[in-house]
Amino acid sequence: MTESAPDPAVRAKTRIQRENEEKILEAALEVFSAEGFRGSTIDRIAQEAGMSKPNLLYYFRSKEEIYRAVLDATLDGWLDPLRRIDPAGEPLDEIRAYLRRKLEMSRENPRASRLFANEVIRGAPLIMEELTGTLRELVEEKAAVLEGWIAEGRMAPVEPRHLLFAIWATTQHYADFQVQVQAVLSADEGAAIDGAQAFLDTLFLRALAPR
Amino acid sequence: MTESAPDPAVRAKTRIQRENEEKILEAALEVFSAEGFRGSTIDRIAQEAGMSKPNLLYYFRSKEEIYRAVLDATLDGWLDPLRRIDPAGEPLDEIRAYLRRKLEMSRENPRASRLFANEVIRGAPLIMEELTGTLRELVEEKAAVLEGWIAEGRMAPVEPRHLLFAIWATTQHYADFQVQVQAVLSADEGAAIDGAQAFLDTLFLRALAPR
DNA sequence: GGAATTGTTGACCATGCGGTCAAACTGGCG
DNA sequence: CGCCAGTTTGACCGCATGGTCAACAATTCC
Repeated sequence: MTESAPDPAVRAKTRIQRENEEKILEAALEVFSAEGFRGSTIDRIAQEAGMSKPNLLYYFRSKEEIYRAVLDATLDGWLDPLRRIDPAGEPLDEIRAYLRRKLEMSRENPRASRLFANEVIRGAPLIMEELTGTLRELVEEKAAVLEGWIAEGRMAPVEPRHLLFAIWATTQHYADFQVQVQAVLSADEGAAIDGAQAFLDTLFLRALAPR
Repeated sequence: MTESAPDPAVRAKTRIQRENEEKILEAALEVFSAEGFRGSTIDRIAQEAGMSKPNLLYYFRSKEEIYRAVLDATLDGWLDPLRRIDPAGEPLDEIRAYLRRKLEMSRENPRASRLFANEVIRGAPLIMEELTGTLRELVEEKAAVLEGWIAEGRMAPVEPRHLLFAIWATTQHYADFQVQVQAVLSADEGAAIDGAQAFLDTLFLRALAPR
């Protein structure tokens, strides 16, 4: 009650709070990305985080609250590569760089990719707002940039939204369908993504180069 | 016991058996594709199939048996478009036709695509054998065909396995990530796939045309 | 019709799971 | 130390879920 300075409803987080919340989010990403929301259990996440179930529920009030937290914590990072497409850059260089960033995400954080894949396949019950809001607006913004480049004759004329879909699909494929890729090639994930980078550069840059 | 002709352990299926098994597989595809294995319940599938849970379990002995059955029933159809790539055909025509067939599958049977996506994201616990067996061999066979075409200078030199990944990823994207596609465009699925067809034709055919 | 086979289901069981709670323990600070 | 907010957990509750079973209903075949 007797808070001196700021918002009395929000107390500063203790060291233990910060540490445990981080442990929980890490564990939740591991479990939710592999099992999906309904397939995951609080017990499993607690075990992964090295604490008891009631203790985990001391930090997050419900399974859905954990899920939302880990989705939110991951969403920004997912959108970032797209945000960084620079209207002032050289079109094909920007697209190549975007491919790199997305592939790098598939290599470094495949769990984040699978987390979203799971959520979206289910019909995106919890992130529909972000899809029709933030994502849609960002896509429109970048689509306009691409259309500008096309109008200037600096890249081949294609529907920019479908181009973005194709980039998402091809890059995230190496995270979401990792076991399939590895079953077909017999390479580890790193090697597969190296091959992917060479291939996708060729595919997109040849197709998008102005005539 | 007293079977006259063939395998005494396998009796011919009755009309009711055939009808009900079909109803169950249809319902199971609906539910498993939307919820994944762990997220689905037998009760839900039984309800969708219009019968009681014990009745459903009279035809399939466990949840996993239903799941395997629906996976098997869908797998062949999933592989078929790839099988139909004709070594005697014109390379770019064959690839265009393959794209068409895969996109058509995303339009006509998105549930099958999502069923596999769910399974593979989870690490393909039940179809790993098919991935490293049937699929891998089929990919090797078709990769050899593509490499032959490349050696003959009839299409651009690219790693054929990654080309197949890219085709799978881009076409199945419209089924697996349907809600995202619809959130970003504001078109219905049919219209989105029409746009996809035009775009993917351009993307792959421009990239793969021999210089 | 009637027997045998096939099909159907309400009731039930055991387990798993999300979530609660009271009681105990701990860390930081005067 | 001694206090107290903050932290931890064993035990528990209620409900959902996979699966069983015995009894009942419908078909099939003579």
